[in-house]
Amino acid sequence: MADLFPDGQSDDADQALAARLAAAELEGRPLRVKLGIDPTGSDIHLGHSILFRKLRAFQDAGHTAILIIGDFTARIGDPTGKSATRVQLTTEQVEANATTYLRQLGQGQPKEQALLDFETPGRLEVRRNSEWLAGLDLPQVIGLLGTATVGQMLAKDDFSKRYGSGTPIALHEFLYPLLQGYDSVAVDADVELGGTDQKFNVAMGRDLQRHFGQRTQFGLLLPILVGLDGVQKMSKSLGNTVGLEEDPLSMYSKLEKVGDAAINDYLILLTDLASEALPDNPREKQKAMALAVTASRYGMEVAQKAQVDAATLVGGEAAAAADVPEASLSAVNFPAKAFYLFSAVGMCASSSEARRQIKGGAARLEGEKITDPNQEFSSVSDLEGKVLQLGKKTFRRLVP
RNA sequence: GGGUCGGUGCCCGAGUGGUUAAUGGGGGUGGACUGUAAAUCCACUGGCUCUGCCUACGUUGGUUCAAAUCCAACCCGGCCCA
Repeated sequence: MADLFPDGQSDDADQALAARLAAAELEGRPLRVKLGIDPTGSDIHLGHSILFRKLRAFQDAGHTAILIIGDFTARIGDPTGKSATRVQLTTEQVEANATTYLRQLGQGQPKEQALLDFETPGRLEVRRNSEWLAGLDLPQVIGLLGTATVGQMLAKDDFSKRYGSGTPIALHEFLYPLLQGYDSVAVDADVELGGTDQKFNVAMGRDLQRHFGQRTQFGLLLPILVGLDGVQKMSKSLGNTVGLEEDPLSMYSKLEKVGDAAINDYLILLTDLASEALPDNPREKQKAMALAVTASRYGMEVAQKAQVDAATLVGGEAAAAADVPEASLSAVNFPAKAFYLFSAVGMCASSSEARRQIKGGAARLEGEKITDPNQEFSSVSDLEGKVLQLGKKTFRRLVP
């Protein structure tokens, strides 16, 4: 049971859950563990995976995971942590995102490889909350709204900040916590998993369950993973994520440079390694962490290869070592000046940017620095098969 | 609906008639350096096959030799009042 908890959970939380487990055992049934995800993006990243790892632990302990696809609530958007009203998504976008999520969670894969156990009967229910939310009529909605006050809503940090700073809050956003809470009623949840930032919403679930005469769920709040910047929460919109679907090399290289201060969090939240077992040298520790996390997704063998590749890449031998992506010259009109070439081949966003890069000394052809943006190439045969380089990381082999 | 303040480049945010894509910060990219694609320092950061030419300060018109800056209408938002 202890393994259901990350470090840092207090004892009484432990006991409350223990009591819940005992009660369920007495009734001879598994716990219903709710985890809601809003299919608002298309990629699951490591920050999410903490929750899924925990949910999986419950599954493996014999309980039932209730994965709620917030197909209805996604159309409102969770105001949590948002400084602005979220754009509402269409049904089609939401459905497409949901499909991608399920695939990334391992639908259709054997449970040994998947993040969640989709195989064992009784261990997983996938529900869409439109199932019960889309059918609510106005009297029911008014009933829900009646269970909370404006004061309570404004006490929520995100709302109060926005209100205080004069950022608009649309009325329907107040509905979000209520609807998410109602999900708990609809699926009769014993436990709800969420990040610590979900405290308000999870608590709302408890209030509503009480309102509807159910026993209240236990909220298991897990720490939020800091992003690659080591400061803010890992979140797609901040661009500090590591995606679950990223290739091993990119995953490893990103993790390898996580700030020293965040390494222990990553180890505790994403791996089963004990931090004492690791080298003291921070650089070595980073590498060990990156290796372990990559391995937990792709297996040790692949992770080790990524580690080696990453080292080679940084060594600057990329052009020779790894496979250089190709770039077609078909869109280039000859004669072509150097700056135009970089933009036409797609290595620079614009020809003006290409000029700047060349002036900044970033451009090379076959390892030789290009200094004049106006240097001219008269035909395809001048460039065919050669490697064009921008900075240390971007290489393209030119093909006709 | 009334009053009032505001809408500036990827983001935040200066600028309130007159060189110049428009101060500063963040982010991003590049360079140097290094235990790392870290930290630090430096440079660049609208577009265009570019010694010049275009397009930009909510939208559309107007005043002016000249507007992000003045005027009008409209759209969007904050606050106060109803």
